[in-house]
Amino acid sequence: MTDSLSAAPGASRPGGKRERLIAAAAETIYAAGVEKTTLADIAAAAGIPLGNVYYYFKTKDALVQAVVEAHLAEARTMLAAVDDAHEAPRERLKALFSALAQQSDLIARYGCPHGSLCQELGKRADGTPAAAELMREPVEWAERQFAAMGRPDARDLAVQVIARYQGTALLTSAFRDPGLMEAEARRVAQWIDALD
Amino acid sequence: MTDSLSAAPGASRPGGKRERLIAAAAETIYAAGVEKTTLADIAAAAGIPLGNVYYYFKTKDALVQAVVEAHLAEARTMLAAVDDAHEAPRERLKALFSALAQQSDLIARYGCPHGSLCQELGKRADGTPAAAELMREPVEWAERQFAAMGRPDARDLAVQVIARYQGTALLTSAFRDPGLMEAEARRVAQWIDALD
DNA sequence: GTCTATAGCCAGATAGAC
DNA sequence: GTCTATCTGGCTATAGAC
Repeated sequence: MTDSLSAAPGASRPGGKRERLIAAAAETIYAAGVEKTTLADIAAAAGIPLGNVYYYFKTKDALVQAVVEAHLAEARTMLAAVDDAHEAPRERLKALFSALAQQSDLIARYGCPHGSLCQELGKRADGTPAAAELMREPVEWAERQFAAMGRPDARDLAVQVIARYQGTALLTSAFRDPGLMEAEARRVAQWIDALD
Repeated sequence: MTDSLSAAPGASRPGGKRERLIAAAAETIYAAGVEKTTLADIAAAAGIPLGNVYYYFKTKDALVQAVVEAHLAEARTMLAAVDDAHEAPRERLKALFSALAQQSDLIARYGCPHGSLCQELGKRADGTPAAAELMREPVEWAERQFAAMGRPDARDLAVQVIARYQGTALLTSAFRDPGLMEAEARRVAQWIDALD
């Protein structure tokens, strides 16, 4: 039995072992991919014995799911921060791309973490709907910005801008060249300013 | 010993077992990913006993490498066919995108096979240089077309056009919506016509 | 809640008969 | 060249002491 201050396995206290496991899993999976990452790798990165992982997650898939949800939560936080920092949708869109481009060195090594997860989990038979959310939510956020700019084709523009980022991330990673992402961020900023 | 008409393991005769293995591996890996695909899966898909695979490929990695090279060879054939079919670089670029968009249903299910391979193999420590070629060669081909159009920024435009395709392929797959790729092909055609 | 030990399975790879 | 049988190691997952 656990007292009322202890976290149940499903709960998430910052700094708790569950949180540490998810963070270690996110990093390891980002660097090596879902299938190549073993629970032993994750446990070692988190400084937790292998057997203890199963107290927090019944299966590897459950941990992967938690990683996807952690990425989603982080993405929402970032989009909300951009919303708070800027009023004008144009500035918001540029701020998002600027923030993403600041990760260009990491992207050059491992690609976009959300794109990697979508690619790998998208091949599963079940579809793993949570991974698709990693794309859907940014697209819908961008759609709201373009709509606020009065664009009737807001949805198409939103898909285009996220696709540009994802495609550039893939080439940035394939060529190990962070400059590609930085150049694209500048072009997207110009493109957004030129709209209308 | 083998007589002079039999293929050595390294050679590639169309319809030979080595070719069948590579084709089966390419399909299975496209659908399930490199790490999740087992040699038993590939052998079964090719109708070849598992143990016999090792006569043609010393390791799984060697077979994966052969799959990447088969994709590269196919890509070169396709680009050469586009070169033959059209003289004008503008028409060539549109023809390439049109051909890619015709795969939209497959892409909606499994993404772009080249993009998938780059993403997965790009995480390896060695870099797996052959996978990056799957991006480099189309970019260089597109660069030649833009240069032939007299564009001084041919390289940037080439990176952009391939990135647009790859990013759209990712979203097409995440949303399981072939329409995204078809819409993008139309936009790229307009964009190319509007250049200069 | 935590950790050690290990079960059970399945993958890549090999041996060797044919 | 082909194929069956099998080795070996590593992975997910569990059992059970503490």
